[in-house]
Amino acid sequence: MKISQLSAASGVSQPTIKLYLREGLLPPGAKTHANQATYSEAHVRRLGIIRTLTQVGGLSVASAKTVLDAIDSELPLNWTFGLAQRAASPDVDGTDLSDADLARADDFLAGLTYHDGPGRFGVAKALRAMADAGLEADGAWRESYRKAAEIIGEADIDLIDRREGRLAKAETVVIGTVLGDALLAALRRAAQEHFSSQRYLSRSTETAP
Amino acid sequence: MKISQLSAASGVSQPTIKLYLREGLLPPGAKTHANQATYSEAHVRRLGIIRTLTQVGGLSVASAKTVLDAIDSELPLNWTFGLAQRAASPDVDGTDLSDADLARADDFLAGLTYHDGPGRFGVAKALRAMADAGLEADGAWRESYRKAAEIIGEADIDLIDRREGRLAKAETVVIGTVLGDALLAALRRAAQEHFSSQRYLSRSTETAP
DNA sequence: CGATTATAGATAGTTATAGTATCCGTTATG
DNA sequence: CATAACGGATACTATAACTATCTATAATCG
Repeated sequence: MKISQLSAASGVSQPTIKLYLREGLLPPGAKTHANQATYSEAHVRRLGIIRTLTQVGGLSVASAKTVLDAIDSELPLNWTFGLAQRAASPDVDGTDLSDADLARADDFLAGLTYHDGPGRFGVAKALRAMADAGLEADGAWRESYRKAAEIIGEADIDLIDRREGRLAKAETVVIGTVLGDALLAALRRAAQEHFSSQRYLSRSTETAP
Repeated sequence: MKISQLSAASGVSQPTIKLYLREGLLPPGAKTHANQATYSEAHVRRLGIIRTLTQVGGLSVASAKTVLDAIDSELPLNWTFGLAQRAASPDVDGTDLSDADLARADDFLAGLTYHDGPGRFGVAKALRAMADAGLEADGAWRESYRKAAEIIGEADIDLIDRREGRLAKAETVVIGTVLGDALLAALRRAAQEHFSSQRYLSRSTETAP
């Protein structure tokens, strides 16, 4: 398969494929001459994953490279998990978080074990932003969110558990982390629409201007 | 309050404030002369919301303007809801979705009422991306996700219900939509970490390279 | 066989976004 | 009254993700 066929098969433009080759997201084709190479089905599949991560998951090309490298590597699964979480999260450092911010997050997370990382810091940042915006969420709302997160987190781990082999598990971790966020956000919108229309007896998302 | 004080009070640089004024995200100050104006606490608060939407919610300046306009307008609440959902979601059009894609989403959403929009289309896109990536999620996982989404969606509507007045409700819709996504993603990470470490008896997010 | 087309790889250009810097004439302030 | 700050316009910078062009070589087809 030459690059033109790879482009046709994947739906990714030729210059963009060259970009991914340059950046190391896509492994080079098998060289047949100094300036000829052939690509395989694996390249088509890889391009699909790259597009999924960047288009659906919203990852930057650099972030996508990080998690793809993690899949390919022989890193332990928990490292892959951490890398995927970090790549799929915005700035993850906790340097601008006060003790009060962290305490609020830890209170929310009570009952869960956690460590420093995207989870704890992300919760702290989101809660601080809510407080700053004057949206003090009440206990019932918080309890619902924590309950939902527990259901999902356990389901995610179960799904990974059921995969056979490190590569399949690693791919599930990466794809699941990135796409799970997108799916969850979309499901949330649908559920909001459902309960909103159920309660107000009017369509919640009429065509907006 | 002059612009220098507004900058100090909000932590947003003076040129950036001018940018937001130019783009119409921030209303102009009260003019005292042709080239003098004073700003109020409302401007500080507004800047906080702008930064929340752009920094935490990842919205573009243009998208942030859209939802801020929706808060200010007298649009019905369900329109505001739709606008916030659209602004916080990537491309929401369903033009590239096949009937099979939509059928898969509708199957997932069984039991919920929904319409065309970010929810249905987003679910369809995420599920298609998962299928493309070879991640076929089993029924247990799907059931968990739907259950979690129902819990959250209902909690969101409850929270909005408890607010008094259209403005407060509208602000809750917008902030809640944008920050809820971020909070939920972070909670998911924390929960994954919890169940992962519980199950494997090892830390799930050791410091990654 | 030879003309045309395609290829790999390098380099340069494009577009969009978000923010920054510099002017300007005017106004506040010490 | 002198200096600093102001509002507003314009121009600049940085980054990211592509896209286009170029060159020499290789494949392809009549």
